[in-house]
Parts: sequence; C-alpha cells; structure tokens
Amino acid sequence: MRIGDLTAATGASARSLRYYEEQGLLASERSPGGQRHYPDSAVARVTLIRTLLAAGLSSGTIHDVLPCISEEAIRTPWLAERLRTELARVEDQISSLHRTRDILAGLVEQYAV
Amino acid sequence: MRIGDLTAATGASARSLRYYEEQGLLASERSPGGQRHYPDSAVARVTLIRTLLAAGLSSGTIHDVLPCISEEAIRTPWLAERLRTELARVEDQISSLHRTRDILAGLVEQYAV
DNA sequence: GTAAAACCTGACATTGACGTCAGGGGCAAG
DNA sequence: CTTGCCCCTGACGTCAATGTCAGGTTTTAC
Repeated sequence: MRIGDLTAATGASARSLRYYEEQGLLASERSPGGQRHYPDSAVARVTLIRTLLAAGLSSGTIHDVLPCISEEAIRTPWLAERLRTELARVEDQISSLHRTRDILAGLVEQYAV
Repeated sequence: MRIGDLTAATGASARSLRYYEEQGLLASERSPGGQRHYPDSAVARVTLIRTLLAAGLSSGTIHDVLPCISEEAIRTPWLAERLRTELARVEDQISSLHRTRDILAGLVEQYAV
C-alpha cells in the first residue's frame, strides 16, 4: 500500500508517517520512482505507535522499545530496565489521572443536582 | 508568602507561577514595591493546577473549570457540559493508558523470564 | 500522451508550558 | 547605606509532533 492508503487506514497524516519513518519507528520500501510502499502490517504498527504516543511515550522511547515488540530483538538488561521505568511512569500517570477524574466527576455531580 | 516560598512549597518554578497568574489561574496581591504575595491557600491551589495540567487539561480549560472549585461560582449549563466533556476525555485517556500499560507489562514479563 | 491525482524533499511555522537571560528595582541585616 | 538576596518585567529560546507551503517528480486514468 502507498502512503495515502495508510493515512486512510490509520488516520495518521502523511506528514506524521514520514516523521515516524524519520524517527526510525516505521519502515518502508520504495518504488523505482522513490515512492513509499508499505506492507499490510504497517497498519497495526502505526496504530501501536499512536497508542504509545498518546500515552506520552516520546518517539525516542518508542524507538528503543518498539523493535522488541515486532521483531524478536536484543534482550539487554538495559532494555528491561528501560521498560520498567516506562511502565512505572505510565502507572504514575494513571493514578494521577484517576485523581483528576475524581475531581471532575465530583464537580459534574454537583452540577447534576 | 512570597513567590520563593511558594516555589519551595509546591515545586513549581517561579516562571510557572507567574505563567499561571498570567493565564488567570492564580491570584496574588502585591507589596507596595510590586512583589507578589500569596495566601497559604495558594499552595493547595497550585498543587491542584499541576495535577490538572499533568492530566492533560490545558491552562484554558483549567481557567474555565477552576473557579467553580475554589469559589462557589457560576453554575451555567455550559460549564456543566464542559466538565462532562473533559471528564470523558480523561476517561478515554485512562483507557488508552491501560492499554499501554498492558503492552509494557507484557514486555517486562517477557524479559523477566 | 496528457492531465489529474498522488507523491517526493526541504524548510519554515505552530502550539503550550515552560527555561533562561538581561537589565533593573525591593528589602532585611549589618 | 550598602551589600546580598530575592523579586520584577519583557523578550527570546526550547522541545516534540505536526501543519503547511513551495517547487518538482511519479503514477494513474483516459
């Protein structure tokens, strides 16, 4: 599939897809004319990238962590540590969001009276 | 208390506190010489602001929503709707983070073997 | 073969919550 | 009264993901 198809399938803009590639998150092959060509698996890949981005992981972090998701990759203890760090960060963020939700929910309830 | 005390008490930089004030999130009185002076309640206020910012609310949104937390404020249906919108957004974000956590936790588990 | 649609690279613009620096005052202690 | 520290405003810098525009090439459809 070409880049337009991938934007349609994922909702990510062409600009974003090129950016993901530039950051080493997404691979593409090129047609003789230089146009990007993606395998079908790219749809899932992009979706995953966007999920992680939405969770606040930086593209750099995703770059470090993603290869070991798709390819069976380098299992260094450094990477394991990195994963644990990110996991802790995400869990902190979840607790913080729970507090915020409670604050907002409390307000909404007040206004429902 | 002066701005330095408030930074010490909250962890927010002086720059941030001035920014919050500029955005209408935080009030201060001024000494004759023009220096900011805060009541003790400002500590809780700043903490709350930071919690909401960390949850991804913009300063504009917080500005719309905060008054009704501290002061007993204008209960317009518009505000109620706004609160519900933000609540929904935060809950979406929580689900998204749960997915991310599961992805990361799965990876961490793999590496624990 | 030609027009239209899709794509390319490269570069500058944007947004939000700050950092940081410059140049200048306020204020308590000695 | 001056020294040293805290504070002021204003303005420009930053960072990350993305928008956007320009100018040119490739692919598709007829």
